[in-house]
Formats: sequence, structure tokens, C-alpha cells
Amino acid sequence: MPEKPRRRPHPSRLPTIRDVSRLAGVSRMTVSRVIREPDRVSPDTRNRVNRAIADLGYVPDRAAGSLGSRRTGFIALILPTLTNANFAAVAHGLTEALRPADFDLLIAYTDYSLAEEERQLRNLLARRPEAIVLTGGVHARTASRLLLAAGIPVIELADLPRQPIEHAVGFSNYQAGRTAARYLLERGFSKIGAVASAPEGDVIDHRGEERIRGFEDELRLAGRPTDLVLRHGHAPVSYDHGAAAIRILMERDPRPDALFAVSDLSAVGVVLECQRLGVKVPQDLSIVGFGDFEISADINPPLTTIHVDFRALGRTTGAVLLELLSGTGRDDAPRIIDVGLHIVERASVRAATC
Amino acid sequence: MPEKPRRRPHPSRLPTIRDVSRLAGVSRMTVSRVIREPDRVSPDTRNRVNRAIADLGYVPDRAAGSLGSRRTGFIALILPTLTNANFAAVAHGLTEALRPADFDLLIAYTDYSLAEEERQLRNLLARRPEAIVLTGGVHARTASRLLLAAGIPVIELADLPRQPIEHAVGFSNYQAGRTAARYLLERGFSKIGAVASAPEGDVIDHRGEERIRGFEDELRLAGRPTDLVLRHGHAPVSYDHGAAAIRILMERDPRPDALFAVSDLSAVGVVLECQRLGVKVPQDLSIVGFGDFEISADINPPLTTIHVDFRALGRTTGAVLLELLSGTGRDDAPRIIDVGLHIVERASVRAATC
DNA sequence: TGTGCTCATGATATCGTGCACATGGGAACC
DNA sequence: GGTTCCCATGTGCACGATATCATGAGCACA
Repeated sequence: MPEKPRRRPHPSRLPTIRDVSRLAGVSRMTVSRVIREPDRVSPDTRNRVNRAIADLGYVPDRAAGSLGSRRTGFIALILPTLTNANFAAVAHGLTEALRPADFDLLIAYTDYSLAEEERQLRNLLARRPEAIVLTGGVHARTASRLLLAAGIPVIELADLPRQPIEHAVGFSNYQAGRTAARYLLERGFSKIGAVASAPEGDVIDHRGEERIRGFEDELRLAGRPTDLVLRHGHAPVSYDHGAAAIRILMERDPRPDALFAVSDLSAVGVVLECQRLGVKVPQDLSIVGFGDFEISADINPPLTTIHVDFRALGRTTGAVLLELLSGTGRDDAPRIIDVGLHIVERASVRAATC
Repeated sequence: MPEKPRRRPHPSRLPTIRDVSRLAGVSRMTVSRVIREPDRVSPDTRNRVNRAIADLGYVPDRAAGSLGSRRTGFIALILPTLTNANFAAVAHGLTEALRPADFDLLIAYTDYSLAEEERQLRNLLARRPEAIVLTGGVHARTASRLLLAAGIPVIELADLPRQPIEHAVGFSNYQAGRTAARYLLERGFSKIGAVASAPEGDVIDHRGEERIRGFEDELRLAGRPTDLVLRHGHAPVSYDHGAAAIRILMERDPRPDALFAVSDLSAVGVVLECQRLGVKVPQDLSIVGFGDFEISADINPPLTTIHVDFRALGRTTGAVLLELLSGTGRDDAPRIIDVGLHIVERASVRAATC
């Protein structure tokens, strides 16, 4: 028996599952099955329904579907910015991993502000994501509370915090800084400096700051001074940041003979400014960067830098997510995955003098 | 009188508007009003409800809300890629404009594939966006049909197609190419070349191809040959593309004395490779790019290029969107907005020889 | 005092889909 | 041949919110 008649819907509305069911002469539930578990519908009926779907141009409303199923298919992603190629790569990698499972990414960015992160978080929560991915490290207190109260998996990205909220996929920025310092120390440099951004209000590059902290600690452990570590400008850094910073440092006495830049973007700026100033890299100044951006390999000289595969990081995060979400709900032990990092040696560092 | 009792909800669920209404001793409708039109609720009641909201940590479920209100608050954005700084800037600009009106961006990217664009489109439509923004120009036939059938505003971005689907905010890539050619012709160059990507399957940079088409047309109108226009590699182009392309062109006889690169990324690669090859820019080779990326101003020599303010383009698109969506539904005349472009003269082009 | 208006609030009916359970027919089994 | 089971399909309702209309109190005005 057909379903009881309803008020005629507004004619300009998008077709609904009911329109399809009427056209195909089946119940709504059968249409729903054809879409989600076609094997459980007889081939004959299935064809009829599929034709009706095509004729009407029917596209299921996922908002409506998620109301009942409690599955929105959304994953929330909060990044500092999209204009950084490495963060964009994270988004790409995550999408790659998630797409086959029919998840959509809800992307927000904070411009490195904690207050903005919290605002974005609150906003995203209203869309009922099934998991939240955000850059790891420092969060506003209220934000942490919101994250815990949401009752969904939380993955911190790109840094392994000492106290992760729950899961984390990334690497130790602190160790990255120490690695850079050790690399320069081992090569016998004596006047080692660094360039980073300075905090401005709540706009702080916490991961960059971790790297510089590690860098300074390693210098101190080696009994070296840290007064050539320059914090200048504010996040996000870019070419101009490096250019301005190196101009300042070259006024210092003594001048640095080696430099770690908190980001390749800044490091590239240093290299280009050195070209203009007539400072020879690496003869007069050696440079190590972080991030291994595309441009880093192409400038002259190509940049020695710390490489992290951010796209893979995104993919790994996606894989962890799928595991957590497909799971039976048990086994929610925190995943802490270190994707590691390594130095890519190019020509911006002078060979050891010893 | 209180609402009729319901089955006790699952205890671990997120609080709903009903939980709030019970705690505050009001109806659900009143809670809804406190959130969306607080002025229409008495201060006393409003405070009670707000306290209940805070106590429970209630966050409204927008998916549920949109079912009734037919307003999802989603704007769909389809871009070729996120790893291009100019497209990322579009996303930023659009977000800026849309955030105050409480819209969220649903971002998808196609990797320059038309088939992928259509897939993404179909996927996005299931979220019932209130408008669709996508890069303008060429689309799959099915995609165009889907766009029209969706019954929502469609804005094409970053190119002004000859036949826009509906609205368009951007500039003429064809004119950009002609402008570049005219610029080089006026400066008296005789062996003018260009580098672009070649189509590969359905992976085509249609906007870049428009620029090259304009460039070639202008050369032809001036009676010049176009055999130094090189299509090489496939989209998206980057530094390596330019480096490889210039190596090929420098084998040609005659060699070009001036070059237009379809994108600054490629142009920067050309400049850097010229540094390595010992080709002097601009003395031996002059270069004009497109896009005015951040790196373009910082390399040596800095790049003469065609500038388009993509962030502003995003903001303008957002403003148009708000106008279209706030409107009464009438006045849906197509908006075609040309944001223009201009040449930024730097040092990569030799001064006129005449 | 009666009429009419505004204001604050509530009751009810959806919005479009998925879940849980019901139903009926046919095959399989002893 | 009766019982059991499975398969294909249908029914009813819940999901969490909003739109619409209803209600009653309070007030102004003639």
C-alpha cells in the first residue's frame, strides 16, 4: 500500500528521497538501501530506483541523514594558516586518506591566535564533526575543555606535546631545534645564531618557539652563548622576515658564522638577502632551515634544512582517524606517533673545518 | 504546562536544546530564541536560559537546525589546489568576508582535473550549500548541469569566462597574456618566447592556457612567430617546471631574448636556473611572470610580473555572495565583476633598447 | 468597560533521512 | 507437510532543531 498522501511540496524544492520512492514505486527505505547497501536490494528494484534517482537528479541530503544516523561524515581540521605550503600539504594528505571513507574535511585556520582557535573550535563543534584534528602544543584552557567535552577523538598534529590532549601525530619540534644546533656545532662553527619570530599578543608560533628553545638548550649544553638568537617580527614568518633579520644580525659584533632559521621561508629570505649584501653563503655564513619547502632546493645555494614529510603526516593522521572511528569504541588508547625528521644536506652549510 | 514526557535519552549524548529547556524551565522554542534573536526574550528568562546553556556546555546542532530552516550556512568552494598561495589567499579572503555572516566554507580541490571537479561537486551538493564558488572557465558538461539544477547562486572565480554559468568575479586571463606580450613587444624584444604546461588527460590548467593563448594572439597580431612558446610538463607548474623549460629553450636556435612564464612559480624557476647556467637576467634574457607571489619580489633580480590581488578577489566574491543571499530572491541579475590586473615592473626585464 | 494592540512564550507540525522492527513469501530442512 | 529461516521490502518513529500559529497577560485608548 502506498504511503499516506502528504501536502504537495513546494515545486521548486530539490527532490527528496520521497520523490524518488514515488517515482520508482517503492518505499523510502528501499531507496535509502539502494544508496547505502545496494546488495540488499534485488537487482530489478535497484535498477528501477537508480533510474528514478538519475531522472530526478536526486542527491541525498547528508545533514538530514546524519540526524538519524549520528554520523555526520565531517572531520574538523584547525590549522594556523592555509597559506603555508606545509600546512596545505597536511590538508591534502588528510583528504587523500579520508576521501575513500567518504569523510569531508571542515577546515578552519587561526592566524596563529589562540583566541581565534577557540572561536573556530566552538564554531566547528556546531557541525558535529566525528573527530577533531588541530596543530599540537598550546591551547586556550577553554578550548581544551571544549575538546574533552566533545566526546570525539582529538588528534594533535605536527608537534608531539609533552601532555597530549589525547592522540598525537607529529614530531618533536624541540628535538628539531637541538638537531639543528648539534649539526652546526659538529661542524665547528663558533658564532652560531638563529632567527625566529617574537610573540605578539596571543599570536605565537608555538611550534617554532619549541624549535628555538631546543636550539638554545643545545647551545647552552655545549657551553655556547645564545645572544645571537634573534626573535624579530611576528608569525607567520616569510622571506621578508629572514631578510630583515639577517640585516640586523650582520650589524652585530661578532657577526654570526652560522645560522638556524625557524622556518625555511625565513631561511630563504636570509639567503636572498645575502646575495644582495654580498655575503657569501656558505663561505661567510652557513644556514640551516626547517621545513624543506619546494623553493629551498632551488635557490642558490640550495638550502640545508630539516625535512618533515607533511603530506605523509596528513595521510598518517587520516589512517589513525579511520582506525579510531571504525573501531568498536573500545581500544581508545592514545596513539602517539612520531613521524620523525631528518636533515637534508645541501650546499648552504660550509664543510667541517676540523 | 510542561511538554509531554519522552523516553529518557542516552546518557552520554551531547546536550540538546531539550536538555537546556528542561534545566531552564522553559520551552525549546524559547531556548532557540535566546540563541538566535535574544531581544525577543525577556531579560529574566534570557539569563536563566543562558546560564543553563553554559552549565550544560550546550552547542546547537546546525545540521538539525538547517533541516527546519532550510539554511545550512555552508558555502562550497572548489579550487584546483590548496598548495598554490594565490588560491589559498582566495580562500582566506572569502572566509574573511563570510565569517561575520556566520557562513562556513566547504573547501574541495580538484588537482586541475575536470572529472575530479565533478566528483567533488556532487559530494558538496549533498551538504546543501547555499552557494557554490568555483574557478571559472571550463567545466564538465554534467558538472554544469548539476550547477544549474542546484538552484543556488554559482560564482565563477579568477577567470571571466566568455559564457559564465551565472556570476563571475575575476579577470581576463586572455587579456593578461596579451598584456604581457605587448609589454615585451613595446620594449623591442625580437625573440619572444613563453613557457606553460601541456594538457595531460583531463588535467589542464585552463586559466593558464588562456593566458598563453592571449600571449600568442598578440604575437601573431604583431606579425611575430610563436615557435618559442613552449608547452612542457603538466599542471600545477612550479620552480622545477621553469628550470626544465628554460634548459630546453636555451637549446633552441635562436635563443629567446625575452620570456613570459604562465606562472611566477615557473618564472622564479627560470630565474634561478639562469643563475646556475650563467645566463644574465635581464641582460641576456628578460622575464615576465604572472601572479606576483611573495617570492617573486625577493629573488635576484626581482621579477616583473602581472599582479592580481587574490585575497581581495576572495573578499569581493564574499561580498557579492552576501548580497545575493541576503536578497529577497529577486534581482538575481548576473554579476560580472572584473577586478583587473596590472604589471608590476621590477628588474627582470631589460630597459627598452629603442 | 470593552476593544485592540503588543509582547513574551508555548504547542504543534514539519524538515529529510536512517534505525529498529514488522511482514510476507518462498526455500530449506527434518 | 509443518517448522524454521532468510530475504526483500515496508511501517513508524526518532534525530534536534525551526516555522508558524496560538495564547494569555498587560496596557492604551476612547
